[in-house]
Amino acid sequence: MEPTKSELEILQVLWEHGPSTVRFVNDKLNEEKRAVQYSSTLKLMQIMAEKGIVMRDESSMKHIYSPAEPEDKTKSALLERFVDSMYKGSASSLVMQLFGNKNTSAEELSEIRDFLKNLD
Amino acid sequence: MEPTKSELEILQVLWEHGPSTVRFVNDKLNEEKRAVQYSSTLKLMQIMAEKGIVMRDESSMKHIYSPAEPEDKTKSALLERFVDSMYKGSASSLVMQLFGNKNTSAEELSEIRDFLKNLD
DNA sequence: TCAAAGGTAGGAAAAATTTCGTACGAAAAA
DNA sequence: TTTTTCGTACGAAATTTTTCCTACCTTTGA
Repeated sequence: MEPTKSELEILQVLWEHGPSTVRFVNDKLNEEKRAVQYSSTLKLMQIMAEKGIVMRDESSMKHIYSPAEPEDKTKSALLERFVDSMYKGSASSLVMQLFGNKNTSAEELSEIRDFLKNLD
Repeated sequence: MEPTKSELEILQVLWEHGPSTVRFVNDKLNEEKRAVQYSSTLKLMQIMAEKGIVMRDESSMKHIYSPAEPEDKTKSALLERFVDSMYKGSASSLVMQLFGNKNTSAEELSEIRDFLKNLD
Protein backbone atom coordinates (compact mmCIF):
# COMPACT_ATOMS: atom_id res chain seq x y z
CA MET A 1 0.00 0.00 0.00
CA GLU A 2 0.84 3.67 -0.16
CA PRO A 3 2.81 5.14 2.70
CA THR A 4 1.75 8.69 3.53
CA LYS A 5 4.26 11.43 4.17
CA SER A 6 4.45 10.80 7.91
CA GLU A 7 4.55 7.08 7.43
CA LEU A 8 7.52 7.53 5.15
CA GLU A 9 9.39 9.40 7.85
CA ILE A 10 8.87 6.46 10.15
CA LEU A 11 9.94 3.97 7.52
CA GLN A 12 13.12 5.90 7.03
CA VAL A 13 14.01 5.58 10.68
CA LEU A 14 13.36 1.84 10.50
CA TRP A 15 15.42 1.53 7.35
CA GLU A 16 18.32 3.39 8.82
CA HIS A 17 18.36 1.84 12.28
CA GLY A 18 16.70 -1.51 11.82
CA PRO A 19 13.79 -2.93 13.83
CA SER A 20 12.89 -0.49 16.59
CA THR A 21 10.50 0.34 19.36
CA VAL A 22 8.05 3.20 19.12
CA ARG A 23 10.05 5.06 21.72
CA PHE A 24 13.18 4.86 19.63
CA VAL A 25 11.46 5.97 16.46
CA ASN A 26 9.77 8.82 18.24
CA ASP A 27 13.07 10.00 19.69
CA LYS A 28 14.70 9.95 16.27
CA LEU A 29 11.85 11.91 14.74
CA ASN A 30 12.17 14.52 17.43
CA GLU A 31 15.91 14.71 17.05
CA GLU A 32 16.06 14.72 13.29
CA LYS A 33 12.76 16.05 12.05
CA ARG A 34 10.27 17.79 14.26
CA ALA A 35 8.47 17.80 17.58
CA VAL A 36 5.94 15.05 17.81
CA GLN A 37 4.20 13.39 20.73
CA TYR A 38 4.91 9.79 21.63
CA SER A 39 1.28 8.84 21.31
CA SER A 40 1.13 10.29 17.82
CA THR A 41 4.03 8.18 16.65
CA LEU A 42 2.56 5.17 18.37
CA LYS A 43 -0.78 5.65 16.68
CA LEU A 44 0.81 6.04 13.30
CA MET A 45 2.88 2.92 13.72
CA GLN A 46 -0.17 0.98 14.83
CA ILE A 47 -1.94 2.10 11.69
CA MET A 48 1.04 1.09 9.61
CA ALA A 49 0.93 -2.34 11.23
CA GLU A 50 -2.76 -2.65 10.38
CA LYS A 51 -2.08 -1.67 6.81
CA GLY A 52 0.73 -4.17 6.60
CA ILE A 53 3.42 -1.59 5.96
CA VAL A 54 5.32 -2.75 9.02
CA MET A 55 5.45 -5.96 11.03
CA ARG A 56 5.13 -5.99 14.79
CA ASP A 57 6.79 -8.37 17.17
CA GLU A 58 4.62 -8.41 20.27
CA SER A 59 6.48 -11.14 22.11
CA SER A 60 7.94 -8.75 24.60
CA MET A 61 6.17 -5.84 26.19
CA LYS A 62 8.09 -3.38 24.11
CA HIS A 63 6.81 -4.14 20.67
CA ILE A 64 9.40 -4.19 17.94
CA TYR A 65 8.46 -2.80 14.57
CA SER A 66 10.18 -3.56 11.29
CA PRO A 67 9.44 -2.77 7.64
CA ALA A 68 7.28 -5.39 5.97
CA GLU A 69 9.00 -4.91 2.62
CA PRO A 70 12.69 -4.50 1.87
CA GLU A 71 13.87 -0.93 1.63
CA ASP A 72 14.86 -1.28 -2.00
CA LYS A 73 11.54 -2.62 -3.08
CA THR A 74 9.58 0.18 -1.46
CA LYS A 75 11.94 2.85 -2.69
CA SER A 76 11.91 1.48 -6.21
CA ALA A 77 8.15 1.50 -6.26
CA LEU A 78 8.00 5.06 -5.02
CA LEU A 79 10.67 6.15 -7.46
CA GLU A 80 8.88 4.50 -10.32
CA ARG A 81 5.64 6.20 -9.43
CA PHE A 82 7.49 9.48 -9.25
CA VAL A 83 9.01 8.99 -12.68
CA ASP A 84 5.73 7.93 -14.17
CA SER A 85 3.75 10.81 -12.85
CA MET A 86 6.34 13.53 -13.25
CA TYR A 87 8.27 12.46 -16.32
CA LYS A 88 5.81 10.21 -18.09
CA GLY A 89 7.98 7.26 -17.23
CA SER A 90 11.10 8.58 -18.88
CA ALA A 91 14.04 7.84 -16.62
CA SER A 92 16.37 9.80 -18.85
CA SER A 93 14.24 12.92 -18.55
CA LEU A 94 14.52 12.64 -14.83
CA VAL A 95 18.28 12.23 -14.92
CA MET A 96 18.70 15.21 -17.19
CA GLN A 97 16.64 17.36 -14.93
CA LEU A 98 18.59 16.10 -11.98
CA PHE A 99 21.93 17.12 -13.41
CA GLY A 100 20.82 19.91 -15.67
CA ASN A 101 19.58 22.28 -13.04
CA LYS A 102 21.59 21.16 -10.11
CA ASN A 103 25.23 21.38 -9.37
CA THR A 104 26.24 17.84 -8.70
CA SER A 105 29.67 17.08 -7.41
CA ALA A 106 32.29 15.70 -9.75
CA GLU A 107 32.57 12.59 -7.65
CA GLU A 108 28.91 11.86 -7.99
CA LEU A 109 29.15 12.29 -11.72
CA SER A 110 32.04 9.92 -12.20
CA GLU A 111 30.40 7.49 -9.86
CA ILE A 112 27.40 7.43 -12.12
CA ARG A 113 29.47 7.17 -15.28
CA ASP A 114 31.24 4.14 -13.88
CA PHE A 115 27.99 2.65 -12.82
CA LEU A 116 26.46 3.06 -16.26
CA LYS A 117 29.56 1.73 -17.92
CA ASN A 118 29.29 -1.55 -16.04
CA LEU A 119 25.61 -1.95 -16.60
CA ASP A 120 25.60 -4.06 -19.74
CA MET B 1 4.23 26.47 -1.95
CA GLU B 2 3.63 22.76 -1.96
CA PRO B 3 1.31 21.40 -4.59
CA THR B 4 -0.80 18.54 -3.28
CA LYS B 5 -1.33 15.37 -5.27
CA SER B 6 -4.46 16.63 -7.00
CA GLU B 7 -2.92 19.99 -7.62
CA LEU B 8 -0.03 18.29 -9.31
CA GLU B 9 -2.38 16.54 -11.69
CA ILE B 10 -3.78 19.87 -12.68
CA LEU B 11 -0.36 21.41 -13.10
CA GLN B 12 0.58 18.58 -15.41
CA VAL B 13 -2.33 19.34 -17.69
CA LEU B 14 -1.32 22.98 -17.77
CA TRP B 15 2.28 22.09 -18.47
CA GLU B 16 1.36 19.79 -21.28
CA HIS B 17 -1.29 21.90 -22.96
CA GLY B 18 -0.48 25.43 -21.93
CA PRO B 19 -2.83 27.98 -20.38
CA SER B 20 -6.29 26.49 -20.17
CA THR B 21 -9.81 26.92 -18.92
CA VAL B 22 -11.20 24.91 -16.07
CA ARG B 23 -13.43 23.08 -18.52
CA PHE B 24 -10.46 21.96 -20.56
CA VAL B 25 -8.47 20.80 -17.57
CA ASN B 26 -11.45 18.95 -16.19
CA ASP B 27 -12.02 17.18 -19.50
CA LYS B 28 -8.39 16.09 -19.65
CA LEU B 29 -8.48 14.78 -16.10
CA ASN B 30 -11.55 12.74 -16.91
CA GLU B 31 -10.03 11.44 -20.12
CA GLU B 32 -6.61 10.66 -18.80
CA LYS B 33 -6.96 10.12 -15.08
CA ARG B 34 -10.27 9.60 -13.35
CA ALA B 35 -13.85 10.75 -13.01
CA VAL B 36 -14.08 14.12 -11.36
CA GLN B 37 -16.82 16.73 -11.23
CA TYR B 38 -16.37 20.07 -12.94
CA SER B 39 -17.00 21.96 -9.72
CA SER B 40 -14.29 19.97 -7.94
CA THR B 41 -11.72 20.91 -10.52
CA LEU B 42 -12.91 24.50 -10.46
CA LYS B 43 -12.58 24.68 -6.69
CA LEU B 44 -9.13 23.19 -6.74
CA MET B 45 -7.94 25.61 -9.38
CA GLN B 46 -9.39 28.52 -7.44
CA ILE B 47 -7.47 27.38 -4.40
CA MET B 48 -4.33 27.06 -6.48
CA ALA B 49 -4.84 30.61 -7.68
CA GLU B 50 -5.19 31.82 -4.09
CA LYS B 51 -2.04 29.99 -3.12
CA GLY B 52 -0.22 31.50 -6.05
CA ILE B 53 0.50 28.20 -7.73
CA VAL B 54 -1.32 29.33 -10.85
CA MET B 55 -2.15 32.68 -12.39
CA ARG B 56 -5.65 33.53 -13.55
CA ASP B 57 -6.57 35.73 -16.46
CA GLU B 58 -10.06 37.00 -15.70
CA SER B 59 -10.33 39.39 -18.61
CA SER B 60 -12.80 37.20 -20.42
CA MET B 61 -15.63 35.28 -18.86
CA LYS B 62 -13.82 32.03 -19.32
CA HIS B 63 -10.89 32.45 -16.99
CA ILE B 64 -7.59 31.22 -18.28
CA TYR B 65 -5.26 29.53 -15.84
CA SER B 66 -1.54 29.12 -16.27
CA PRO B 67 1.27 27.92 -14.04
CA ALA B 68 2.83 30.65 -11.94
CA GLU B 69 6.26 29.07 -12.09
CA PRO B 70 8.03 27.48 -15.05
CA GLU B 71 7.62 23.75 -15.33
CA ASP B 72 11.32 23.10 -14.88
CA LYS B 73 11.57 25.10 -11.73
CA THR B 74 8.70 23.33 -10.05
CA LYS B 75 9.81 19.91 -11.16
CA SER B 76 13.36 20.54 -10.04
CA ALA B 77 12.18 21.59 -6.64
CA LEU B 78 10.00 18.50 -6.29
CA LEU B 79 12.76 16.26 -7.52
CA GLU B 80 15.23 17.78 -5.16
CA ARG B 81 12.91 17.27 -2.24
CA PHE B 82 12.42 13.70 -3.35
CA VAL B 83 16.15 13.06 -3.49
CA ASP B 84 16.71 14.72 -0.17
CA SER B 85 14.08 12.80 1.67
CA MET B 86 14.50 9.44 -0.01
CA TYR B 87 18.22 9.31 -0.76
CA LYS B 88 19.64 11.78 1.71
CA GLY B 89 20.41 14.10 -1.16
CA SER B 90 22.53 11.65 -3.07
CA ALA B 91 21.67 11.94 -6.73
CA SER B 92 23.86 9.02 -7.61
CA SER B 93 22.03 6.74 -5.21
CA LEU B 94 18.83 7.63 -6.95
CA VAL B 95 20.25 6.95 -10.36
CA MET B 96 21.58 3.59 -9.31
CA GLN B 97 18.28 2.59 -7.90
CA LEU B 98 16.60 3.81 -11.03
CA PHE B 99 18.66 1.61 -13.31
CA GLY B 100 19.55 -1.15 -10.92
CA ASN B 101 16.12 -2.50 -10.30
CA LYS B 102 14.41 -1.45 -13.47
CA ASN B 103 14.84 -2.55 -17.00
CA THR B 104 15.55 0.62 -18.85
CA SER B 105 15.71 0.61 -22.60
CA ALA B 106 19.07 0.68 -24.33
CA GLU B 107 18.16 3.95 -25.99
CA GLU B 108 17.51 5.60 -22.69
CA LEU B 109 20.83 4.40 -21.41
CA SER B 110 22.86 5.71 -24.30
CA GLU B 111 20.90 8.92 -24.18
CA ILE B 112 22.00 9.38 -20.63
CA ARG B 113 25.58 8.42 -21.33
CA ASP B 114 25.75 11.04 -24.06
CA PHE B 115 24.19 13.55 -21.82
CA LEU B 116 26.68 12.93 -19.04
CA LYS B 117 29.57 12.98 -21.47
CA ASN B 118 28.71 16.51 -22.57
CA LEU B 119 28.15 17.81 -19.12
CA ASP B 120 31.57 19.19 -18.34
C1' DT C 1 -37.44 37.59 -25.92
C1' DC C 2 -36.47 33.81 -23.22
C1' DA C 3 -34.94 29.30 -22.39
C1' DA C 4 -30.83 26.52 -22.39
C1' DA C 5 -26.09 25.96 -21.91
C1' DG C 6 -22.05 27.02 -19.79
C1' DG C 7 -19.43 29.84 -16.75
C1' DT C 8 -17.79 31.46 -11.66
C1' DA C 9 -18.26 31.80 -6.54
C1' DG C 10 -18.81 30.11 -2.14
C1' DG C 11 -19.85 27.16 1.50
C1' DA C 12 -20.49 22.84 3.36
C1' DA C 13 -19.65 18.11 3.57
C1' DA C 14 -16.80 14.11 3.10
C1' DA C 15 -12.57 11.77 3.28
C1' DA C 16 -7.93 11.23 4.47
C1' DT C 17 -4.30 12.23 7.49
C1' DT C 18 -2.28 13.62 11.71
C1' DT C 19 -2.29 14.67 16.52
C1' DC C 20 -2.93 13.85 21.20
C1' DG C 21 -5.57 13.03 25.77
C1' DT C 22 -6.69 9.47 28.68
C1' DA C 23 -7.11 4.89 30.53
C1' DC C 24 -4.92 1.17 31.96
C1' DG C 25 -1.42 -2.65 32.58
C1' DA C 26 3.42 -4.20 33.45
C1' DA C 27 7.93 -3.40 35.12
C1' DA C 28 11.15 -1.11 37.90
C1' DA C 29 12.47 1.54 41.76
C1' DA C 30 11.90 3.15 46.27
C1' DT D 1 4.46 -3.26 49.26
C1' DT D 2 3.71 1.00 47.11
C1' DT D 3 4.81 4.40 43.96
C1' DT D 4 6.72 5.87 39.83
C1' DT D 5 7.97 5.06 35.24
C1' DC D 6 7.22 3.32 30.84
C1' DG D 7 4.68 0.78 27.73
C1' DT D 8 0.16 -0.15 24.68
C1' DA D 9 -4.75 0.71 23.26
C1' DC D 10 -8.39 3.39 22.04
C1' DG D 11 -11.16 7.07 20.73
C1' DA D 12 -11.83 11.57 19.63
C1' DA D 13 -10.40 15.91 17.91
C1' DA D 14 -7.92 18.79 14.67
C1' DT D 15 -6.13 19.57 10.26
C1' DT D 16 -5.60 19.05 5.51
C1' DT D 17 -7.27 17.73 1.26
C1' DT D 18 -10.89 16.65 -1.86
C1' DT D 19 -15.50 16.66 -3.52
C1' DC D 20 -19.70 18.54 -4.84
C1' DC D 21 -24.23 21.15 -4.13
C1' DT D 22 -26.39 25.34 -4.97
C1' DA D 23 -26.87 30.07 -6.32
C1' DC D 24 -26.36 33.15 -9.62
C1' DC D 25 -24.51 35.50 -13.86
C1' DT D 26 -23.44 35.70 -18.98
C1' DT D 27 -23.72 34.09 -23.53
C1' DT D 28 -25.93 31.68 -27.13
C1' DG D 29 -29.50 29.85 -29.89
C1' DA D 30 -34.33 29.05 -30.79
